[in-house]
Amino acid sequence: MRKSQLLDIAVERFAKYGYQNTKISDIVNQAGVAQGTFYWYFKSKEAIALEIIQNGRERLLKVIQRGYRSGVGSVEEMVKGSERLLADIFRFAQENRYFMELLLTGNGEEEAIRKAFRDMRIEMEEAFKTNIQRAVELGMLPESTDLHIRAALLVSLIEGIVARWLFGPISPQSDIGERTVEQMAAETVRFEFFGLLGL
Amino acid sequence: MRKSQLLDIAVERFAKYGYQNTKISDIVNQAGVAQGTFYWYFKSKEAIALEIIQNGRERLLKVIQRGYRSGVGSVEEMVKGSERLLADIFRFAQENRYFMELLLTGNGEEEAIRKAFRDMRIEMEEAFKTNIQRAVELGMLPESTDLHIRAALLVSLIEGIVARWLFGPISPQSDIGERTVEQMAAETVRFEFFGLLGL
Amino acid sequence: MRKSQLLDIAVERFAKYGYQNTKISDIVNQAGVAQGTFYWYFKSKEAIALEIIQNGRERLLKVIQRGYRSGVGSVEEMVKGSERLLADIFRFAQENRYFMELLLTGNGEEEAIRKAFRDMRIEMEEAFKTNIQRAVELGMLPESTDLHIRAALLVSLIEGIVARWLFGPISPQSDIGERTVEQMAAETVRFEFFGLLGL
Amino acid sequence: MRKSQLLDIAVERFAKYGYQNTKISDIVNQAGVAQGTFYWYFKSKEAIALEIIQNGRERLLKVIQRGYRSGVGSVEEMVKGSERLLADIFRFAQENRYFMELLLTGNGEEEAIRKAFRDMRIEMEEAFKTNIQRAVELGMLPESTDLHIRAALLVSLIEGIVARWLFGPISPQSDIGERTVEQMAAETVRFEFFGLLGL
DNA sequence: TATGAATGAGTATTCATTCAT
DNA sequence: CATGAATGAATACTCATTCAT
Repeated sequence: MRKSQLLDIAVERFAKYGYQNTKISDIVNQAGVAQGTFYWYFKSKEAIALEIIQNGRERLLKVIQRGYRSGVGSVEEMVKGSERLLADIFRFAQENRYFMELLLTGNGEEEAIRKAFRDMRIEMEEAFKTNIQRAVELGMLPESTDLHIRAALLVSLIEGIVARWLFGPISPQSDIGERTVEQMAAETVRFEFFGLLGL
Repeated sequence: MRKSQLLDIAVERFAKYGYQNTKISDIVNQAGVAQGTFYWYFKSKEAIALEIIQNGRERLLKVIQRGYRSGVGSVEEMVKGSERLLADIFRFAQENRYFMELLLTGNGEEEAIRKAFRDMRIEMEEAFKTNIQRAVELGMLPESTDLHIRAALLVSLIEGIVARWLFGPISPQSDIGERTVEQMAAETVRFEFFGLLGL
Repeated sequence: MRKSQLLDIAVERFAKYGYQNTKISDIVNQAGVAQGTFYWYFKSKEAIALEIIQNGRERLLKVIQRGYRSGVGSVEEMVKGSERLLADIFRFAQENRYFMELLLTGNGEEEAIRKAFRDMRIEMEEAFKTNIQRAVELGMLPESTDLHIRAALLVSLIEGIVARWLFGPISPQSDIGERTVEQMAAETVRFEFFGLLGL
Repeated sequence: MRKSQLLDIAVERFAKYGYQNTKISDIVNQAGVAQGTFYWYFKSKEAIALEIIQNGRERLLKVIQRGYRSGVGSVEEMVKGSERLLADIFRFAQENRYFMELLLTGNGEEEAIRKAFRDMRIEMEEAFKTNIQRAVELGMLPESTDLHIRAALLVSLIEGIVARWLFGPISPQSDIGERTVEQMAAETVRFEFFGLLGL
């Protein structure tokens, strides 16, 4: 479909070159349509960006909200559940790399767009907070005075490692980029639960 | 000094409004000088951005490279050293918030600037890798097959939590932003060494 | 047509005021279109100048290359043929006075434009050289050791007299500017073949 | 002397790159002095250009006004005298090549400068006219109804051939540029008196 | 739906000139 | 005489958006 074609081209260029460096003319040239056509599908340049964010947000939140998908149980089960969740996230990131690149590394843009991304990241953090809280209630995680900071640390870890895995920056000798989804999920979950000492 | 005044105004505006949304005229108006004066001190808009990055990079790397500042010892000592280092970093971030905002959240810019930031983040990761390696050699951290991923996870954690502490996004109920440098360092180091289970 | 309208305005202003003293805004104002419209038709200010040169060059060379248009014959016939050629050139100059003014008196411009004019003048000289050579082969002109210098002298004469005829500088008492095409051709051809003594 | 150093640098750059493309900063950098110093010696950029023209004009007119330097006599003597004059002019051009380049090829500049050059060329033409007239009165040249056009043709010839000799444009195979002053004078005078047929 | 010519506000950069020292 | 920091008017070019067809 013409519209989704334009959306696809736009995400890719926004991610690769930035929002401001992407001209409407670039998008329509690549799509092989006229300038005017763009404005039949989208009200403005900002509108297409917001639509991209909205699309991605719904799909990513659905993944996160599936949560640990496991009932009461041992720490081991908790870890397994968490690993499954992380794998889902890494997989989503891999299949939506341009959207994720935008979400994780692009921010110097128009206020409306900044705000959309900010809101989306808050929702992500909330979703993780809910997951952690449920795990605490089920006795799978120790109580803590501060749920917020736990969630913030967790989301920091995940966002950062996903970004490095897919887009760098990565030191030249590193081979992080070549890991599979499962490997990344395993390594991340170890750090998540046991920290540096547990590695 | 005229030049550092222009630099200060530029970092702040670049961080607050983005590089592209900052006009040279904004900078010189705020400084109360003529347009031409800007070009007496800087070759171009890009040049001032690169100078800002270069300045910040040297100062931040100096902080990281001071490392854990502790000899052989127990895990407890290791944690103390790490806490000191993290506190130094949080303090630097607090005192250079506009530069940190640029480094951690600004990316939709010109290629040369993107590259300067990318290089800087690689150097940061390398510096952390060196710190971890030294700790392993001193027997303060368990060996690990993968230094790179440990460093990547660690840097992810630190960058993310610093960004959330200073610039959000943060869920409305969260009070992360009101924590002191020492509190942040303590909470982060716990997660760093013991993960979620250790909290 | 919009494009040729812009070209016409541009040659005239370039000739009258110089390339650098002609602002894009002058051109578009005179044409009654917006600034952006200029850039729909031309990549840049330099591009329109080069297009002007290219157009004129093709047309002027066509005139010169028609040559003396006469077979073997007496000196008289040679003179007649030459007079016809000169008349064609004077006529072309009259009908394209702004282009000729640019070609003959404009030079303080951008390197690319200087080069385009230089190339064009070389081609003109070559075309005249071909004409002379053909006349020598037909026995209408005496052999000479140096074709190049003959052509150079001839082109000098023609360029200079055309420039003076159309654009001055001309001493106040002179009435050269009022001569017809045919008169100019006749006087020039006399000098061309017989020099001062033949006048 | 500082002033004449600045004048020398300026003529050269005006000739090589054009008036508009020569920045005051270029001139002072090459001279190794500060921007402000320029304005101690010259009121403005235009002023230095006018001074350059004034200097050259006086010296060149002196050469032309020396005239044919010969009394009544044969055609042969007339030719000799003319050859001497031409040689003086070619020599002057060789020794003042940047000034001559300006005079002969640079024109797309400010109105005041255009006018100064125009006036100078009119004066040159007048000087030649005087020379021709004297020769006619002495019976060395045939009478002619039109002195103006003779002078115009003569000056065209000289200006054009000097320009080609020193600055091109010249077809690649041509070796005009390697001629000596005397050779150029001889070839030019032949054409001057006898035209193409006399060569 | 689709086109593409036309718009015009917006901006980085240049450079002759000034002037306090 | 000499400096060089400061000025600010001037200008080519960009690009999101519109609209008649």
